[in-house]
Amino acid sequence: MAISAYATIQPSACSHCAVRSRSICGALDGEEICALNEIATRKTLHDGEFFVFEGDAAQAFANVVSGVVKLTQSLEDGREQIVGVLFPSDFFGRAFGSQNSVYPCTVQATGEVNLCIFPAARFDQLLVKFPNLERKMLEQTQKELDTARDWLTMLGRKTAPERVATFLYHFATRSAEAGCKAGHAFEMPFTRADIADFTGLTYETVSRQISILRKQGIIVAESPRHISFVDMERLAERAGRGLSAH
Amino acid sequence: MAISAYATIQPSACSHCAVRSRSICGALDGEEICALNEIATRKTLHDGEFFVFEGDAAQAFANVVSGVVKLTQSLEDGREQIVGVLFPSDFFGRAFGSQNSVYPCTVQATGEVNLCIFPAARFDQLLVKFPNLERKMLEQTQKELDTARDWLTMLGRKTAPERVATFLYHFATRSAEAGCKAGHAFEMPFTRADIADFTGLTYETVSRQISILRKQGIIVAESPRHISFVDMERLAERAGRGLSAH
DNA sequence: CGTGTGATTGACAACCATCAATTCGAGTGG
DNA sequence: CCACTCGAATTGATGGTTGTCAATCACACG
Repeated sequence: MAISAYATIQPSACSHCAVRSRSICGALDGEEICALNEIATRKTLHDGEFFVFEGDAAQAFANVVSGVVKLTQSLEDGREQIVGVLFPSDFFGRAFGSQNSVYPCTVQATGEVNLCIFPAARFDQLLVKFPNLERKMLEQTQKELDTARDWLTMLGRKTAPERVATFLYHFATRSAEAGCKAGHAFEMPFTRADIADFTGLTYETVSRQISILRKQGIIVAESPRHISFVDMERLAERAGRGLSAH
Repeated sequence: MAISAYATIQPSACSHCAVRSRSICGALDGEEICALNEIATRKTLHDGEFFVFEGDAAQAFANVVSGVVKLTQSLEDGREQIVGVLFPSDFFGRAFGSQNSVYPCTVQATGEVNLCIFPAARFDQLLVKFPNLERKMLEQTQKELDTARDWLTMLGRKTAPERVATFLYHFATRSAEAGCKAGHAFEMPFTRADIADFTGLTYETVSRQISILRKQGIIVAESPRHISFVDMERLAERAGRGLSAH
């Protein structure tokens, strides 16, 4: 079959990549994926490790292969906000003109993370060469924009209980989608402080709200980082309008 | 000259369009712009008029020619959040597969607005035909995403005084950029309630904060809707980290 | 001149942040 | 195996910022 033939010519990681079908690489066929594979390098990040900082020159483009990555912004006095979360198959980076642009946010691993990295300039060339790749990138960027806008509504208009429920619901949905785990029991890569930075609350408030959900039997927390979602419907109810699962 | 020649063949609005150079149409040359012009229709919206509602099928794509458009989301109980503001030359709509997708937000005119509308299906065809158009669209979408993320930080982590200062600073910057007016005196298309929906506050709080800025001599308000920015530097200071001007 | 909408200002209350004290859990070394 | 340590999480007490309710003002329009 075609794929294994290409794999012989170019014994690439791409052909057996776990996220191949869902990531932007899914837009490419065997021949094209080889071109992409040529410029790709892998990198592992450990928990809390930074990949780029806010204001850095945008020189790379990367796909998340495994793990969870957070995008954050900070104010001068140290206040911090999570402005994006990347699951396996999500990418980040700026297409075109990235030479003179900078990253608008800090990129940090939450737990162990595997990245597939492409140099920006060479990736741009491939975008021009493979229209499908560019199209897929546009689609993903639009989805991320939709997600960001749902978060705006959460931060601007939802109460603390609603925000925490929204976060948990969104996280459970995204994790399941990204194939992290089936069913309703999850290993959370996020600390209470992370959830606070996501929801615009303090970690004390997050902790209190999670305790309430536990007492109401909506979730069960074996340990702070292991949560079972017992009643997704009641959770969704408490979340009000959910975040569009992207 | 070339342009007038095309104008003769196709006496299009595009060639003398006020936003041509800054909008995504700027990516197209004379011949291409004719193809775009063929599928374009104009539409005027009056203050408060809706163009599409959250959940509508995404059947159109539009460029803002003049005026200001707000994108909003609502919760079931009526709470509302502005998740985007479009100035002249900005567009909205979903590329590719828009047949089966829906608008994630309501689109509403703030003051008199002129739109240039393209049917989604035919616009998609042009996107495929003209790579420059698609590229420009990707760039704009990325910029909007950056802006949305800056707003997330504002909503999640800034205080009421900072939020109002951030809004005013952002609005002054964007208006100047979009060629709405030079200098530091602006006609606001937004009511206090709009600013509240933008900043995640109540209109009373917005009103109080604007009064404070006035008493401090940072702005002068001839009337509620006419604001002169006296001291942009002190305004920026009060805003903390600004919104990335997109 | 009355009416209606938007803006301003005040009084009060609620929600969430802050400060502080334990508790829990994982990892380390005796 | 147990004691110790350190960071994360939980829970409590209190205060401040901002929301809520309400009265008044300003201005446009019929």
